[in-house]
Amino acid sequence: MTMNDRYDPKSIEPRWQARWEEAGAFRAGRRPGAEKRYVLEMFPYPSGAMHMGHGRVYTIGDALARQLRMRGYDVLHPIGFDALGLPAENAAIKDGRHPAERTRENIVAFRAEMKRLGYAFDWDRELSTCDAEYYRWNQWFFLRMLEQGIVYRRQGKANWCTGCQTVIANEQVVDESRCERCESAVVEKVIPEWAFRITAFAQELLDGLSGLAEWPERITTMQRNWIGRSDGADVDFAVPGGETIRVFTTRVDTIFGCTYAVLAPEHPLVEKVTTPERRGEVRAFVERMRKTDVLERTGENAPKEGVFTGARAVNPFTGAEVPVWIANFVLAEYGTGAVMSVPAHDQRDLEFARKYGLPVKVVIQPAKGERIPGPDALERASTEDGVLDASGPFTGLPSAEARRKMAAHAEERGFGKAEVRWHLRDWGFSRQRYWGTPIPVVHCPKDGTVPVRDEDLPVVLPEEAIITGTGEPPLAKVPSFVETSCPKCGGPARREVETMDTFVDSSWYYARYLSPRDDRRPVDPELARRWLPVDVYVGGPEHAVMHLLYFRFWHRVMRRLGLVHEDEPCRRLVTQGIVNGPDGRKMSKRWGNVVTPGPMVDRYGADTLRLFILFAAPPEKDIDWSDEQVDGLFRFLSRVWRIFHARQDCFRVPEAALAGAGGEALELRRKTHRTIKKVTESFEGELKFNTGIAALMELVNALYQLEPADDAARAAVREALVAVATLLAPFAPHAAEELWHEVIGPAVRDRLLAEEPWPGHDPALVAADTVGIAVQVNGKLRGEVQASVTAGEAEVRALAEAEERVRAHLAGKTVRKVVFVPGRLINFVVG
RNA sequence: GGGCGGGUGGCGGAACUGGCAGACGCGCCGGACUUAGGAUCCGGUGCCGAAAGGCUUGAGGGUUCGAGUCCCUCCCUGCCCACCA
Repeated sequence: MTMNDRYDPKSIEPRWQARWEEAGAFRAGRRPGAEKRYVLEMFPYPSGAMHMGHGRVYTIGDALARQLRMRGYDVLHPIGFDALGLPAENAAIKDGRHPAERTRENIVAFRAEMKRLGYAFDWDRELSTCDAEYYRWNQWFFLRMLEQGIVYRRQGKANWCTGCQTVIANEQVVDESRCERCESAVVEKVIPEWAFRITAFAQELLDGLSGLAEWPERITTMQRNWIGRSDGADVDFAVPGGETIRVFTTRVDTIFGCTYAVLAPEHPLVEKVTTPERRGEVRAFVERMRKTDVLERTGENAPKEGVFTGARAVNPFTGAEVPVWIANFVLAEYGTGAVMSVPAHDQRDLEFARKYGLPVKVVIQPAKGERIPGPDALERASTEDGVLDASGPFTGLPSAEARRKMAAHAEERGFGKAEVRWHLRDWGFSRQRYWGTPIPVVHCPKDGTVPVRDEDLPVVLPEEAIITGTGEPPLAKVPSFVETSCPKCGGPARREVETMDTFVDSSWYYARYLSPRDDRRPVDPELARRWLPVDVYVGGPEHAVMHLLYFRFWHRVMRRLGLVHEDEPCRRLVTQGIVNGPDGRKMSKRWGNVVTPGPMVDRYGADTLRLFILFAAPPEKDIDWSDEQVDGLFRFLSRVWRIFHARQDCFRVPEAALAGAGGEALELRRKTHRTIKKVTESFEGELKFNTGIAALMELVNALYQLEPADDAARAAVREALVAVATLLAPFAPHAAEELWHEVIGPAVRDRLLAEEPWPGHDPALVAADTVGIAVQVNGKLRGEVQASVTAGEAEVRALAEAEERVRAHLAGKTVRKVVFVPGRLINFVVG
């Protein structure tokens, strides 16, 4: 027996962790008749030790998973490791150790930490993406997607990270052309690469967002913007020499106001249209643009500049000739790389026109109100929709209608049509690095690029690779890997030496957890039917447009392959805030404000740490680490501990005694049932574990205020204590389990609190019969009266008027009006 | 520039569809118990004021019997996107 009255987490936590494991308490699939719930946290990248951010994600997810299990669901709550990727390889280059070795060590450390924190994971399903039994299925997917045309090889302008010495995805380029991972400069480089045709799914991915009602709106908005559908029209402007400049515009309704056209400096027609006398200047400009950093050149703060090509293009709507310029602000990659400029109705065009003295022509007037001033008086472009003016046959039409009619007109005449453009680009996933999934193709001198046969998977990463971080890809330097035979002709061939982007690994791991050891297929459709989609997915909002878009894409691919059935991989997304240092700044070695879970568990125990994380703020908010607050949570658990032991005798009174509870004992019962309701609600809707825990604290405070004098009171105390232990179980599972068994007694000794049913509240006890009703005079609080919840206005008014303080404020005044809100307040309006 | 959040005591944060602002915790003050307390228990704690009372949710206006909550104007701040035609 551990009946000492000091709360000592060190002695109890490992014991319960062992008990849960022995019992297999958190294995999914043990309640086949029950409804399922799949709770998933983003798996960690085991690059170093576990940090507080990990502690937060898994604590939030764990509370959810544990509570759902207690509510009777068959819960799947798996964990694994996102183990392949550049950081591990970079670290390996630095200290000369093999990434596999290093990663394995980190995984061991991570696993130990997670177990010490008592997370209710189904460890039987643990997976690591660096195992060939996992990444072989990346290769399998690659082959299927190649067959379907979703994977293709392209000669592309790629983002080349000068630090990682590899191509990275668009999404991995962050501010000022920096690599999202290593923060080195990113430059453009033209190389052949493999890409996923994610753009073919753009519409589906966009449409799917509207069904994601339980995702934070800001995440769906970010995805919507990233996918970036824009509806417009392509229009061909003829230039001398039989060429046409095709422009893309979302405002074809303004085309009668087009006074010039602009090409991107890289546009293929630049050389052709430039007149001989302008050639020198144009070439110099193009050359200068090429040398300027992309972001520097196209950033919004960059001043607009350009040069005239000497050419004139014909606006097919008006037949008028407009000058053709090239300018830094037109992007070659977007639309057609050429724009028509309407300075009166586009701010950029206006700025450019003013700078170079180009004409401005107003062609849209507001549907109502004042007309737009003449072109010379225009200070800002008028970008609103309106009614067309000076637009030939389209004059008088509202913008929206004009756009439709004008696009149709263009199509009829064969010089354009309605068109949709996307911001989303295909996902280039080739990486010239070692620590990733080998791309399963061989290059045969005779047959070209040939896919590896399914039965030859996996193409295993060779252990003996030499990783230097420079020169050609590491795999190219391993002859035993490179030299192979062609699956088609049998002749000598070379293996592809590129590996896949790590985001491939994390795009479908949630489905692999269903059958992590299945060696016949990546995902079992039967199990997918049972367990998918993920019900709650917890992770950081920084994945809004990378992982969270990729995995939606991959899910759709898997559905095409018949592996899964639902449209979307996950129903509900919870994005958690950052854990900052005690000084409110982001935890960083630089500030010396890093706090890691390990030492905190040593000092306070896992339960205190978990409670702190959940109590500090709602999950989505950032929190600051606070040693004092942590002390407070430890103190709370100690108080719980002491009151359980101080009230042990309450566990011996007969159950029936509860019925006799009155007075203080009845008040306690009410409090208990209200607490059950409140804590239960903290798991629903917006997660508000902080207020749930606050409610538990209130109940514990109430227990300290009551010295039970009879069996009825003791029974009420017991009821409250049982509730405290049960409600605490998702948050502080070890302490809860210990109190449940050791104090509550032998009746429950061979059961686990983790598997007990979640308590329900008695509505009759939750509803109060008398309440305090606020009394206001002219909206100011002047007193409070006790009355039955059902008391009517007359009764409450009489009580209120009897209050001295209220009387003082009513004295000598006429009551003009009385506002009565039953059960809440009464307000005398006097004058 | 655009989108989405935020601004509430000394601090973290509560407050359902407009209805007693400041739950709970931290910190602080006091008391009890103690050889001792940085343990524990009890009490207090938005601000001004001796009190009565007044004031108070970033600033200013409005609607309302009543506004942290709704409307308008503005300020500050976090995140994301950013010359996307």
